[in-house]
Amino acid sequence: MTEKSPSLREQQKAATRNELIRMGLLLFFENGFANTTVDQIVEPLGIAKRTFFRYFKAKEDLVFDFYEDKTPTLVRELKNRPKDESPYEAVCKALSTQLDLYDVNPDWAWSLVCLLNENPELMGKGFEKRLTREQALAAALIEREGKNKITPLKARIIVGTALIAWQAALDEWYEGGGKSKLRPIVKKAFSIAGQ
Amino acid sequence: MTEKSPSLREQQKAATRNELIRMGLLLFFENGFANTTVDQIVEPLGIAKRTFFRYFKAKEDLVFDFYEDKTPTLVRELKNRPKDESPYEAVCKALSTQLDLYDVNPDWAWSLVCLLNENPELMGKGFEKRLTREQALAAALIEREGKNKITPLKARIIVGTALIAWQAALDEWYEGGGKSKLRPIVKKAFSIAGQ
DNA sequence: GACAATGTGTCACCTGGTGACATATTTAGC
DNA sequence: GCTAAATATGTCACCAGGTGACACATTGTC
Repeated sequence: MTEKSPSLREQQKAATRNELIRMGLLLFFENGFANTTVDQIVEPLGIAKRTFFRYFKAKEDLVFDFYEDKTPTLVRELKNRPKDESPYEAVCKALSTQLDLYDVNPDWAWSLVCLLNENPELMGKGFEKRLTREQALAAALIEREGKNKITPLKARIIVGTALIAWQAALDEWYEGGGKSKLRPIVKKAFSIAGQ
Repeated sequence: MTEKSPSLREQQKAATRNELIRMGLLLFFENGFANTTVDQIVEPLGIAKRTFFRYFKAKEDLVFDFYEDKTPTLVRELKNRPKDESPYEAVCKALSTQLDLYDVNPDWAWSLVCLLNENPELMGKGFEKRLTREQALAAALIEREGKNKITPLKARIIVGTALIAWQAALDEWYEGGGKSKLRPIVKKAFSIAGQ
């Protein structure tokens, strides 16, 4: 397919963005979210505070960059699911794709989960992002099933249920101190939520 | 039963709290949440900004006072449900109690729903509060069913599913401009979510 | 190489939120 | 009813997140 050649500007912007995220998460993990100021993130990188807020609308958004990033992938995944899967099944299977990311660098994932669970403010923002994902997935589901085969209400509930199961699984994982494997917990949660 | 005689102090505090909430919501409805400063709320009442933040940890909390307020009631309601109802049914029935509030002063309810839907920041905080409610209800459900009859994971998922249905119903209501009746939408949503 | 477009830094400023301390008010003991 | 402890409020100084405006620098285009 058409390989995009990212212009120099794009490359530099992506690099700066990554630097900010790396440094930000590093400091958040080390000192906590509330105890880390934007200035502390920005200063060692030689970047202006103002610039930070051109990349991220809010301090919290830095944490959820990866999350928002993956919603389009998830939507595509859902649309590509075999037609014979039930709506709920398809959504669950699509979501399960994300588990690979947890497998690849589990300690990073764990740190992130801890960060969220220990900072209610972040949780709030996280839910906000989840809402966007929920809506995107619901729209995709409607498209997949056909507009007159599933109501918006039903689509939202199916997607919402799957996401709740996911969330519950993550919490269970967190409660257990991350000792257990996430994948089977998620599987079980999906199964329970599916009745 | 024992009628509590609220001390003078308690009365005054309650009065101040109500004043703040009334004025706050009034201004939020009129000018929007972001466009209303705490000073604007506080000034016409002759109250210091500092005092505002003694009543509410954050500006957003003023909006959710009513919400947090009713969680204990909800928990009690759930515990009092007849034993022959299924867990999910019991949670739904308990939640449905809240519908009376929407019937009593529908325009106030409508304004509030609009406020939430039009301010993502508020949504975020709202989800945060919902999490607390979710946990409280899950705990109550476990207590109701017996600790060895239902796992925490399952309890959370059941409660979460019901709350998702509720949320989806509210959204549907909002999308429809509030023309339709909320109660039947919620009923339908509960039914769909129950499979 | 010149000009437009876009990104970055600097600065001033607003607003949410908090700690510290003084002052006023309620409560409780007598 | 007076006094002393307890608690609520006001004032003030200050921090940190976030934004608008403007100048400067860098990249893209012809």
